Amino acid sequence: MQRKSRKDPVAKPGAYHHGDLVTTLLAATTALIEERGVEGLSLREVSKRAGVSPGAPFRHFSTKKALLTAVAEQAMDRLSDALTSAQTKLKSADPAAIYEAIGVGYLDWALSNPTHFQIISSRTIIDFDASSKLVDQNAAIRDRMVDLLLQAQQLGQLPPAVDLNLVILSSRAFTYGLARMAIDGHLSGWHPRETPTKAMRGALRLFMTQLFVPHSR
Amino acid sequence: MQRKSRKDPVAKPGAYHHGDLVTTLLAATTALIEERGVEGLSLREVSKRAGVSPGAPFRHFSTKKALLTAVAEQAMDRLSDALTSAQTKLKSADPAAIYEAIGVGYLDWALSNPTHFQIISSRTIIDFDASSKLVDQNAAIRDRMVDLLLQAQQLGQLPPAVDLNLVILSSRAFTYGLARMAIDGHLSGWHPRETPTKAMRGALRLFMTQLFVPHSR
DNA sequence: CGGCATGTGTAATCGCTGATTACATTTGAC
DNA sequence: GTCAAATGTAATCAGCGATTACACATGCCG
Repeated sequence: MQRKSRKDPVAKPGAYHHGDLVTTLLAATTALIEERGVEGLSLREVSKRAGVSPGAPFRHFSTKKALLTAVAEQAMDRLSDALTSAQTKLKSADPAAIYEAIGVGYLDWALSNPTHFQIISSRTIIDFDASSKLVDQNAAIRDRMVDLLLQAQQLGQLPPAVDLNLVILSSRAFTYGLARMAIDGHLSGWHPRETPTKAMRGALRLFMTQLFVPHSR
Repeated sequence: MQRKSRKDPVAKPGAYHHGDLVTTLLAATTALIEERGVEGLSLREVSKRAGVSPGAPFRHFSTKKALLTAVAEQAMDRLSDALTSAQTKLKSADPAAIYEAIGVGYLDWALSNPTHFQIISSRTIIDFDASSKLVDQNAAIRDRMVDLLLQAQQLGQLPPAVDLNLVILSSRAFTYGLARMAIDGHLSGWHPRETPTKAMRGALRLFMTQLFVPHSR
């Protein structure tokens, strides 16, 4: 019965009951999964941290998966920003260089935001296909990569006979694999005595030099 | 109270109470995760399928994670077998060819046994480091790859200045990335109109030709 | 100003889960 | 044949996601 004091609203004054529960919930969720991982996340803990009852989140997210999908959308935004930032920070119009810079940016972001990376990559803990934002933004990233490859091809930076679809898939598999290895904890076993970032950048560099015009011819 | 008929033991006769609960549990677990995925697996369902009470599994596996780790050990055995089989089936002593064959075998196995692959790759749903079998067998696979690369290097099949540790890491990241993309459902988005197996083999082939001696020099 | 539909949070509850405990039964070694 | 150890059962616990009925605040209508 007994409700908590109505006289001093804890959160933003002059707002709804709570203030802005949606924002608070997303923040609380992000914080909790960064503390204890996605597996151990419970809606009740999120509610407690947000200072509301366990049933409150369901007013805004019909299911736990929906909440996590919303978090994934935020994460995808940040990833997109990180990639464009990596591209613009590199002041160059060389497609191959940009291609690599984006790869490095992708890996850096994944390592800096492991749980977010894990969430947007998963198709079981979120409802990826139900979010047009996630789908579209993912496709947009791919389109950017294809565009860069086309430019590189026109500049003769790629072997002429190469299948662009295979190159795209290879690049994606490579970066995705590196990121997942790091996040899944496989890296130390497969590249001893080297910091993850250095190992990953080295591998990426090797991949790029192998992929793009082999010195001459 | 009332127990089930003792007069006709369902399982193997002339054995313990149940027969061999451990084996039965492992089989039931494998079957259930193949039907409904790892996320939705519950010990109670496993128990029900095995025909025992919900508490019974805890006599043999102190925790759910322990049970799944045991399943992972079985899976790792099968993966190792698949890799050696892929190697022996290819009647060739060419290190580069063997290297690729193992890669193909790895991808084939992952696609044929997605949930098993998922389990042995995870460090959250199983206790990988607690199982010396998993750790050792994983290291053994890596050692085999290193050995092949050393042979290839001696035969001049690799660029002489290349860092072998980076090559190993790259190869692993590449195959792991491909397998995970397929299993995580990313493949269709990154290589439209192509069956997963064909796309993955094509990408792997591209990777190998780029990695090993570029035609000449 | 007063009433009231709507939006928002609470409380209680459901069925399920992993895990623990006390107890019953079977087994095999002595 | 006896008995400690091994194995399975039953009952129970706390915690989970989700649903429902209810309490309250808000802002719009007149």
